[in-house]
This record gives sequence, C-alpha cells and structure tokens, in this order.
Amino acid sequence: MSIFGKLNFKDQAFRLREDAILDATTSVLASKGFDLMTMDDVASLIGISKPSLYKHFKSKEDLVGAALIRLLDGASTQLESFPVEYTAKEKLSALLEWALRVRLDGGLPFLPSTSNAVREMLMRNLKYVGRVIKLNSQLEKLVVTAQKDGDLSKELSSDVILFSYYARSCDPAVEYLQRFSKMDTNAIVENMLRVCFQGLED
Amino acid sequence: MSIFGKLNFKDQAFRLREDAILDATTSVLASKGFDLMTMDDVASLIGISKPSLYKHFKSKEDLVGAALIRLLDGASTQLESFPVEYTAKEKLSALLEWALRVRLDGGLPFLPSTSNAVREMLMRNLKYVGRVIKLNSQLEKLVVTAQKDGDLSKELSSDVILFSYYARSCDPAVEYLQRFSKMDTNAIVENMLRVCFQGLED
DNA sequence: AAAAACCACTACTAATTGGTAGATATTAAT
DNA sequence: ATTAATATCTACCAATTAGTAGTGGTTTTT
Repeated sequence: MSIFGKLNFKDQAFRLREDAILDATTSVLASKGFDLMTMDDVASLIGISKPSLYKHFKSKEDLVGAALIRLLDGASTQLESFPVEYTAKEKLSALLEWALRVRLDGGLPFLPSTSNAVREMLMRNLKYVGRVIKLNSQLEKLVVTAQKDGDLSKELSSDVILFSYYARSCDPAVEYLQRFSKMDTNAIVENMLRVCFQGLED
Repeated sequence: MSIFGKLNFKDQAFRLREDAILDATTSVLASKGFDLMTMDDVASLIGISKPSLYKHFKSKEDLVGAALIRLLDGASTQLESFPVEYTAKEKLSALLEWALRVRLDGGLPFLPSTSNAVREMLMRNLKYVGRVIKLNSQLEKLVVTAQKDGDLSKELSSDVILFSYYARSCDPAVEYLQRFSKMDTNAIVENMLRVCFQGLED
C-alpha cells in the first residue's frame, strides 16, 4: 500500500471519528445544554477516553463550536438545495421546517439563544461567527424579498421578522408539544409553521 | 416595646432581606442562568455572606424555586388586576405584555424552557408545581374562551395556542431586538405582541 | 457589669470537571 | 525478533463551588 493510501486511510478514519464525536456532542448538548455537558459525557458516549477526545478538539469551547458550525453548514446546504422556483417565503418556510425536524429528531436548536456566557464564547470563535454572518445575510435578503413579494408583512421591520424567525427555530413550544400532546412530528411541524406565519389569531 | 412588636420588627426585617435576596437571585439568574449562578454571586450582590444566605434558603434549588414562585405569583396578581370588562384575549395579551416588560426591565423569563435538569428540579418543588398548575388552568380557560369569542384561531388546538403563548414570554427575539435594534421598550413590546397574534405574514 | 443568647463571617470540606502527564499497549520498520 | 513510533488510556492536577463548622463579635437580659 502506498504511503498516500495509508495516509488517506488514516485521515478518513480520523474524520469518521471526528464526525462521531460531533454527533455525540450534539446529542449531549441537546439533552443537557452547554454548562452541564462534560467532556467525559461525550467521550464515554462514543467509547473513547477524554485524552483521545482532546486529540481532536483542543477545548470544550472548540468542540462545541465545531458542532454548531456543522449545524450552520447543514442549514446553508439545505438553503442551497431548494428549487430555484421557490419564492423567498417558501424558502424561509422550508428552512424553518428543516430546523424544526432536526430538533424533533433529537438535534440541536440554533442555540445562540442560550446564556450570555455561551453566546460570548461563540462570538470569540471566528469560524463560527463567519458562518453566522453568511447565513444571516442570506436570510435577511430572503426576508426583504418576501416583504416585497407581499408574502411577509411590510409593516414589520425586517429585523423584527428575522429575529422572530430565528426564535421560532428554537421555540420551546416544540418540546412541550412533543412531550405533552399526542401530536406526531408532522402535525407539530405544520402547527408551528402556521403559528409562525399566521399567528394565534384568525 | 412589646414582645410582639419586637418579633414583628425582626420578622419584618427578615422578610425585607428575603425579598432583597430574591431580587438578587432574579438578577443573577437573568444574566447567568441557573447553572452558572453561584450562591456567592447572590450573597455578595446584596453584601452578605453565604452562610447568611443559607439561613433563609436551605439550598440553591430552594432559592431559585422561591424566586420563580414569586414570579408566578406576580403573574397571577397581574391577571387578577385586569378589569372585568377585558375579553379573554385582551387578558392574554395584557399578561404577555406584562411578562415582556418584566424581562425588558432585567427580570426573568418564565424559564421552564431551559434545560431538562432545571425543569426536573422545578418539578420536584411541589409549591412551584402548584403555582404552575394554577396559572396554567387559568390561562387554558382564557384560551378556550378566546377561541369561542372568535378572537383566537379555532383551527389550532388550545394546546398549541397555550404552549406557543408561553414560548412568547421567553422569546429570545426580545433580547435580540433590545441588543441589536434601536427600538425602545414600547416598540419592542408592540411588535412582539403583533407577531404573536398576527404572525409574520399580512 | 456579667452572662446569655444570637448573629454573621472566615475558613474549611467534598465533589465535580476541564485539562494533562506519563505509563501502557499496539502497530510499523528494519 | 527487536526497535521505533504511535495511539490510547489511567491517574492525576488545579480550579470551582454547594454546603457547613466553629469562631468572634454584638445585642439583650438579669
């Protein structure tokens, strides 16, 4: 086997494990949150030891940052995958639907919403900040377009719409419905989208 | 001074300090969240020592429980203070407005939304659970009435409306707008209420 | 004024956890 | 087979923090 082949194989294995680590991190983050998540939790969930974990990520901050970057990249990928004929509002709706399904499936919310400490930590992560800015500018354009199309309210400022839209992706009503109602995933998503765009009146 | 007078005076001072402790707890909880809040934070914020704090509250759980119970009692008091001629929906709207103003003023969200660990801790606090159940049943009645009145959607189940309503009281969009937009408190509240009831369309 | 009761604080314990050093096993190279 | 290199783990450190014991001061009672 050539030295390149060997290196590639090792590299592949390394990446595979990195992905498994990020999966575990996502899962622990979703259930315990940042403060209560321990590095031992993550390590033991995938059956490795803590020092091995530190071979991949140099700190807890780094690890969580990487997990959230992967999540943001997933969102960007989704956004690019939508048919070009979708209107701006259809794209926004489809992306929110994707985010809600990720969460209902045990994934993370886009958690900038959590504590100040976590937000400040993430803001120090330049790679993360870059992805946020990129996604944010894409979404802002979609919001403005949807307003011009008459699909979103023109009376609301685009800031209000955008921040409210973000908030829906981490809306705790999702967990409440999952826990206390008999609704299935599809019904929950449908209702959340309706409430987001049409509100509680009508 | 009579022995009753003296006892009452001491008792009064004790209660006053208890209130100051709960104020401090609320403030620290709002800024750092449960996990990062330390008993020393609370004690030093009001200029007493940790053992003195433990004279009032036997544990961190107990302290936080008490702060949240006071918050829920505040909500109940608000609800009872509204004019009888208010419709059910007007009451719901006014209560949400109150909750948003409390938060914008540096107070707490109704934070059952936070981590599983915090929610489980609160669910072990019977006094807290009692208040939640009481407030919840009041609000549920208001939702059903508002639906009958035609002021809230009849297509949505009352569960969906109620959980979404709760979620609005701790909506992170509030903090985003406070931090990143130039809107004043009144404008933020007005916009949040509009988004809650009418949604992002129109 | 002396004794008793009370109060609050300093200084500690025990447990947790992010992070690491160094021992141990495993694979590769000669 | 033996040595070198690498990977992984066990066992530890340092810092944090919930909760407490016991000291020193202050007020009240006699």
